[in-house]
Amino acid sequence: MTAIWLLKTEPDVFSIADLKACPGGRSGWDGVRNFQARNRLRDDMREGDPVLIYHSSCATPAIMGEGLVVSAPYPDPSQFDPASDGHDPRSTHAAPRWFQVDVQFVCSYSHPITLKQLKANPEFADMELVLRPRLSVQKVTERQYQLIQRLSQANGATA
DNA sequence: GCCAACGTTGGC
DNA sequence: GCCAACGTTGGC
Repeated sequence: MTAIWLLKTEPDVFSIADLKACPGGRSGWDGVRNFQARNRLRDDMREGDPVLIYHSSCATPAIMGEGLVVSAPYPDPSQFDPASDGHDPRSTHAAPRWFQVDVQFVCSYSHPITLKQLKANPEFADMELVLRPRLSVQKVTERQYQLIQRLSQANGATA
Protein backbone atom coordinates (compact mmCIF):
# COMPACT_ATOMS: atom_id res chain seq x y z
CA MET A 1 0.00 0.00 0.00
CA THR A 2 1.54 3.19 -1.15
CA ALA A 3 1.40 6.06 1.28
CA ILE A 4 1.95 9.72 0.48
CA TRP A 5 4.19 11.77 2.76
CA LEU A 6 5.16 15.33 3.42
CA LEU A 7 8.73 15.97 4.51
CA LYS A 8 9.73 19.23 6.10
CA THR A 9 13.07 20.85 5.59
CA GLU A 10 14.61 24.20 6.40
CA PRO A 11 15.76 25.71 3.12
CA ASP A 12 18.69 27.44 4.83
CA VAL A 13 19.98 23.97 5.72
CA PHE A 14 18.78 21.81 2.83
CA SER A 15 16.36 23.10 0.22
CA ILE A 16 14.54 21.37 -2.60
CA ALA A 17 17.05 23.05 -4.92
CA ASP A 18 19.85 21.41 -2.92
CA LEU A 19 18.17 18.05 -3.40
CA LYS A 20 17.86 18.66 -7.12
CA ALA A 21 21.55 19.58 -7.25
CA CYS A 22 22.66 16.33 -5.57
CA PRO A 23 24.16 13.64 -7.83
CA GLY A 24 21.20 12.11 -9.60
CA GLY A 25 18.91 14.47 -7.68
CA ARG A 26 19.09 11.99 -4.85
CA SER A 27 20.08 12.28 -1.20
CA GLY A 28 19.71 10.62 2.17
CA TRP A 29 17.00 12.39 4.17
CA ASP A 30 18.88 12.56 7.44
CA GLY A 31 18.35 14.46 10.65
CA VAL A 32 14.91 13.25 11.74
CA ARG A 33 15.15 13.35 15.55
CA ASN A 34 11.61 12.91 16.75
CA PHE A 35 10.24 9.56 17.76
CA GLN A 36 6.89 9.73 16.06
CA ALA A 37 8.46 10.93 12.84
CA ARG A 38 11.12 8.24 13.21
CA ASN A 39 8.52 5.51 13.70
CA ARG A 40 6.68 6.49 10.56
CA LEU A 41 9.83 6.74 8.56
CA ARG A 42 11.21 3.45 9.81
CA ASP A 43 8.00 1.42 9.94
CA ASP A 44 5.66 2.84 7.32
CA MET A 45 7.73 4.36 4.53
CA ARG A 46 8.25 2.24 1.45
CA GLU A 47 10.38 2.58 -1.61
CA GLY A 48 8.19 4.18 -4.28
CA ASP A 49 6.12 6.34 -1.91
CA PRO A 50 5.61 9.89 -3.22
CA VAL A 51 6.66 12.76 -0.96
CA LEU A 52 5.79 16.43 -0.89
CA ILE A 53 8.70 18.63 0.07
CA TYR A 54 7.90 21.52 2.40
CA HIS A 55 10.06 24.48 3.36
CA SER A 56 9.73 25.54 7.00
CA SER A 57 11.31 28.25 9.15
CA CYS A 58 11.66 30.63 6.25
CA ALA A 59 10.03 33.76 4.85
CA THR A 60 7.24 31.93 3.03
CA PRO A 61 6.62 28.42 4.33
CA ALA A 62 5.30 26.37 1.42
CA ILE A 63 5.06 23.04 -0.33
CA MET A 64 7.78 23.41 -2.92
CA GLY A 65 7.55 20.30 -5.02
CA GLU A 66 7.71 16.54 -5.08
CA GLY A 67 10.10 13.70 -4.52
CA LEU A 68 10.08 9.93 -4.35
CA VAL A 69 11.27 7.51 -1.68
CA VAL A 70 13.98 5.48 -3.42
CA SER A 71 15.31 3.26 -0.64
CA ALA A 72 14.12 1.19 2.24
CA PRO A 73 14.60 2.85 5.65
CA TYR A 74 18.12 2.44 7.05
CA PRO A 75 20.05 3.87 10.02
CA ASP A 76 20.88 7.57 9.73
CA PRO A 77 24.70 7.65 9.62
CA SER A 78 24.90 11.11 11.17
CA GLN A 79 23.83 9.70 14.54
CA PHE A 80 27.19 7.91 14.78
CA ASP A 81 29.28 10.93 13.79
CA PRO A 82 30.53 12.90 16.80
CA ALA A 83 31.19 15.89 14.54
CA SER A 84 27.61 16.00 13.29
CA ASP A 85 24.75 18.02 14.75
CA GLY A 86 22.76 14.82 14.48
CA HIS A 87 25.15 12.87 16.66
CA ASP A 88 23.43 10.78 19.32
CA PRO A 89 25.70 9.18 21.90
CA ARG A 90 22.89 6.81 22.87
CA SER A 91 22.89 5.22 19.41
CA THR A 92 24.92 2.13 18.65
CA HIS A 93 25.29 0.28 15.37
CA ALA A 94 23.56 -2.67 17.00
CA ALA A 95 20.71 -0.47 18.22
CA PRO A 96 20.43 2.65 16.09
CA ARG A 97 17.89 5.20 17.32
CA TRP A 98 17.38 7.16 14.09
CA PHE A 99 16.54 6.21 10.54
CA GLN A 100 16.38 7.79 7.14
CA VAL A 101 15.39 7.01 3.57
CA ASP A 102 16.88 8.17 0.30
CA VAL A 103 14.76 10.71 -1.54
CA GLN A 104 14.82 11.40 -5.26
CA PHE A 105 13.90 14.82 -6.62
CA VAL A 106 10.88 14.70 -8.94
CA CYS A 107 9.78 18.28 -9.60
CA SER A 108 9.65 21.80 -8.24
CA TYR A 109 6.28 23.47 -8.43
CA SER A 110 6.31 26.56 -10.58
CA HIS A 111 3.76 27.87 -8.07
CA PRO A 112 4.57 26.58 -4.57
CA ILE A 113 1.59 26.16 -2.27
CA THR A 114 2.02 28.40 0.72
CA LEU A 115 1.02 27.49 4.24
CA LYS A 116 -1.16 30.56 4.18
CA GLN A 117 -3.02 29.20 1.18
CA LEU A 118 -3.51 25.81 2.83
CA LYS A 119 -4.82 27.38 6.01
CA ALA A 120 -7.26 29.50 4.02
CA ASN A 121 -8.70 26.50 2.18
CA PRO A 122 -11.28 24.41 4.09
CA GLU A 123 -10.24 21.38 2.05
CA PHE A 124 -7.05 21.28 4.10
CA ALA A 125 -8.57 21.94 7.54
CA ASP A 126 -7.77 18.40 8.65
CA MET A 127 -4.34 18.21 7.05
CA GLU A 128 -1.59 17.29 9.49
CA LEU A 129 0.47 20.24 8.35
CA VAL A 130 -2.30 22.51 9.66
CA LEU A 131 -3.17 20.52 12.79
CA ARG A 132 0.29 19.41 13.93
CA PRO A 133 2.78 21.67 12.23
CA ARG A 134 5.78 20.46 14.23
CA LEU A 135 5.73 16.86 13.09
CA SER A 136 8.45 16.48 10.49
CA VAL A 137 7.15 13.38 8.71
CA GLN A 138 3.51 13.83 7.84
CA LYS A 139 0.85 11.80 6.14
CA VAL A 140 -0.96 13.21 3.14
CA THR A 141 -4.24 11.80 1.90
CA GLU A 142 -4.79 10.91 -1.74
CA ARG A 143 -7.39 13.67 -1.97
CA GLN A 144 -5.04 16.27 -0.47
CA TYR A 145 -2.29 15.13 -2.80
CA GLN A 146 -4.46 15.52 -5.87
CA LEU A 147 -5.72 18.93 -4.77
CA ILE A 148 -2.18 20.09 -4.12
CA GLN A 149 -1.04 18.94 -7.53
CA ARG A 150 -3.96 20.72 -9.15
CA LEU A 151 -3.32 23.91 -7.17
CA SER A 152 0.35 23.86 -8.03
CA GLN A 153 -0.63 24.23 -11.66
CA ALA A 154 -3.59 26.57 -11.19
CA ASN A 155 -1.73 28.79 -8.74
CA GLY A 156 -0.83 32.11 -10.25
CA ALA A 157 -3.12 31.77 -13.22
CA THR A 158 -5.68 33.82 -11.39
CA ALA A 159 -3.51 35.38 -8.70
C1' DG B 1 4.40 6.29 35.85
C1' DC B 2 3.65 11.21 36.89
C1' DC B 3 4.77 15.67 36.20
C1' DA B 4 7.65 19.77 36.35
C1' DA B 5 11.42 21.70 34.03
C1' DC B 6 13.55 22.34 30.06
C1' DG B 7 14.60 22.45 25.10
C1' DT B 8 13.12 22.87 20.34
C1' DT B 9 10.25 24.08 16.57
C1' DG B 10 8.36 27.18 13.59
C1' DG B 11 5.00 30.84 12.36
C1' DC B 12 4.70 35.50 12.73
C1' DG C 1 13.43 37.94 18.15
C1' DC C 2 9.16 36.57 20.45
C1' DC C 3 6.22 33.31 22.02
C1' DA C 4 3.00 29.39 21.93
C1' DA C 5 2.90 24.58 21.33
C1' DC C 6 4.64 20.51 22.34
C1' DG C 7 8.24 16.80 22.73
C1' DT C 8 11.79 14.99 25.91
C1' DT C 9 14.12 14.31 30.20
C1' DG C 10 14.76 13.07 34.77
C1' DG C 11 13.61 13.21 39.76
C1' DC C 12 10.57 11.24 42.70
